[in-house]
Amino acid sequence: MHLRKAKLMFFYTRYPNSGILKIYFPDVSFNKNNTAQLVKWFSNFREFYYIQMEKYARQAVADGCSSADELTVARDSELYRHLNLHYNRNNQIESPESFRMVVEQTLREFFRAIYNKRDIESSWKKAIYKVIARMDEPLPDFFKSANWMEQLGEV
DNA sequence: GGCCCCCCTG
DNA sequence: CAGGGGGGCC
Repeated sequence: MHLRKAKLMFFYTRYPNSGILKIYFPDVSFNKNNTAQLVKWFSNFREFYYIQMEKYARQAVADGCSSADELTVARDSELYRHLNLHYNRNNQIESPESFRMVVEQTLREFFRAIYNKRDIESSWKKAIYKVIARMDEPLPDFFKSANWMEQLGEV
């Protein structure tokens, strides 16, 4: 289907349900299979996202950072560029400032958990997931355009 | 049952 | 990323 488009949507929503996904893929005739596949994609997107976030948070702790407030994520930082490369290869769109903030918040959440030794608990990431899930935003209307991707001139 | 999430693999 | 398993919630 539209993998590249789905990845760009991740900039705005990390936890889209099948209902809204169907709205933003008007040119797709959904069935059980491709619906599950699309939902699965976002699950995979999240896993990649959280793995990177945890890695950088642990690095910050190892580097001696003692406060989440000290952690910032700039658009030209290694972490942000890494994420952008994954979700927005070739810079098809300009990532929204809101995503940068979500990344920064996520990094801080992971940092606090690790710094406070909460990561020894069984499902310590669950709480973080809930926080991030609340930061989803409505998707821009241009995603509804069936030929929008083609207009970007990308394969 | 259906839908969704996470976890772990390959 | 896809597959498969486990568990939660209608």
